Amino acid sequence: MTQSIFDLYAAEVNRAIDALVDAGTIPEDAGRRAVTLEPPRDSSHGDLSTNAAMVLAKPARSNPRALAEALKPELEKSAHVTAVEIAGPGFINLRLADAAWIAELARMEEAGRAYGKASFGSGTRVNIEYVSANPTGPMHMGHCRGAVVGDALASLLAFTGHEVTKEYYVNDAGGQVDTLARSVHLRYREALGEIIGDIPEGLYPGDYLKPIGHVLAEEFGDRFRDASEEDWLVLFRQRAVAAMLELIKADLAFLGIHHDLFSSEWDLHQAGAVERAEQTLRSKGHVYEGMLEPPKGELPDDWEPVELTLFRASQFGDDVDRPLKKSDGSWTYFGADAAYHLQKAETADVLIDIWGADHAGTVKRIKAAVEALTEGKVPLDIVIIQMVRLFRAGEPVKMSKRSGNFVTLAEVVEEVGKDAVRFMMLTRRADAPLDFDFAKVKEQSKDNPVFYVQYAHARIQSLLRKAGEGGMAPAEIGALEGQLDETEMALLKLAAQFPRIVRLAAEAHEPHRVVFFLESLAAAFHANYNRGNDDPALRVIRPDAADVTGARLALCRAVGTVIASGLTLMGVEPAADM
RNA sequence: GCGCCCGUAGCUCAGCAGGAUAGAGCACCAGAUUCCUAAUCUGGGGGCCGCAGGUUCGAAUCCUGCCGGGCGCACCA
Repeated sequence: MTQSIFDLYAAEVNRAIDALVDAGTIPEDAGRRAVTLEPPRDSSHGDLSTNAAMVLAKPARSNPRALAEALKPELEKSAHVTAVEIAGPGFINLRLADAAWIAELARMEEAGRAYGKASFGSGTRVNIEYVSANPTGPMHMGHCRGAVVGDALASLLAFTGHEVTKEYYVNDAGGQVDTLARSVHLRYREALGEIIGDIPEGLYPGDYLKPIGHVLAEEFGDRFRDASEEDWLVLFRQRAVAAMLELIKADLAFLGIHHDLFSSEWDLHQAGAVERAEQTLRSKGHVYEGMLEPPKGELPDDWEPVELTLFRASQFGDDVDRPLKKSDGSWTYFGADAAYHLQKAETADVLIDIWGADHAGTVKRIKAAVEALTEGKVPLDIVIIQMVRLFRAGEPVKMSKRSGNFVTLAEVVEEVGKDAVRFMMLTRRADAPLDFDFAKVKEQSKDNPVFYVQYAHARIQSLLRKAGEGGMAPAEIGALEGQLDETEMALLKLAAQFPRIVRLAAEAHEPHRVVFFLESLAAAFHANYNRGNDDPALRVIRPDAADVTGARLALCRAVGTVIASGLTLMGVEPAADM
């Protein structure tokens, strides 16, 4: 686990603060959590910037600029610090000698793909649940984005040392899987030779149920053809769910996604886990039998007051209390889901759910349940995924679930490729809607971010190959100093931010930050490369100047490694050539 | 009616657990191009960060209210 340059100088800032604490200038108990060390937005302000003086001025009963003056001599003692400047309201800006950045380049080379890997998550068990599509058919594009975001986030968390469990919740206990079983029974009769005609309203019409119908017909003959539903429903449901799960797993594998654990809602009920969860809540006084107020606004026509078993969700931040049981005594989806979260919380320190925006309305209740069940000990973060709108050359793709005319995930992956799909899904914040245009994603141009980043990586590989053919190679670290100009140093400094970005993205549960970073790194690389078009002396490979070429190759190789590493974290394979 | 999310350049969006003159791409305008992969490049204009208050040394960022858009609203999953 290498310390990045930001970690090293954050430690230096801390050391400087310690010195002032020893001198009595700053009280010992002054909180340092708000102290940051970042690259300033404007690079003319220096290499690193800290707000320490501004944050600590109040506890030190001083003013920011005076405190900055006191910190300055301490910071000047740090290695490779060439200037300490106090600016604006009290920022302390550090300038570092190139040697400090060359040392960071050495760490990049040494770490390779492991550059940016961190250990701050070690000892923390994270359970991340994503996809969890109902097992009633193949995956469609509506599921895709959450699958990719969840998977990329899981990788980020693992990369930063967390102990990650990737989980899929199989909703195999509700009405939808009964509908699935009935739909399959129809296909079973069809396989036995019956003419079934149009699929009745309310059943699943898709052809994907035909194979399972055939399998059942072969196995059971006409045994269940005219039997009453209770004879076959459970059996058919089990078989159908298992078959659908295989379909879904194959789709996910197509996207490069593999869960560690598939948890069944049905099993949860069978094991009595829901009763146990209810008992737990009841023992803490959070359950009562009561009536809910009618919903405000338009009243559903079938509304009538009934007594239900309710969880006091409103005491944990929800708007109203929520039923654990229906009026017929069976569990609600929420009741089972609460039990499911308790089950997850028993083997995890942090829970993450990735949900579609259509479930945003149920966030509060499940957070309330987790807080009540774990007594606030296990935090739950729910990442909401907004809609993906599909376009073909600017025209929206019409989808209608009823007719079964939805765009499947497999179709899209087949058309544009796994890597492009994954990358595109991460080019926006999760909670902002995303437009996905097939034409754009396949376009081989700078307008296409997937292409742009991949091209940077491929171009670097090409440079290294080409140089190798000419007998040139990246220079040793010791030979680098003084060989890189300001633009190249800026590229190095940008690449050096990767560990920070990884950390921020992992902590905020926002994998898209890595993608934005990769785009800017690719842009900086391309711009640097393009300078060679105007001035041949600035080309990476200069047959007449081995020292400069070696240094530039070393820089390019490091940038390439960072891009490859970032892409890999996102589940995208870096292209060696294009 | 209530809740959640969103409102940043003409368009699509970033903005790092409040920080220094608010950024990128597209589009637009003006130039460049026998090139290490030109499946282009360089430069430029363009913004009361929805509105109004509040907290703070400091707010696009936090709080409140309003306006506008999306989604969801008894025991469905």
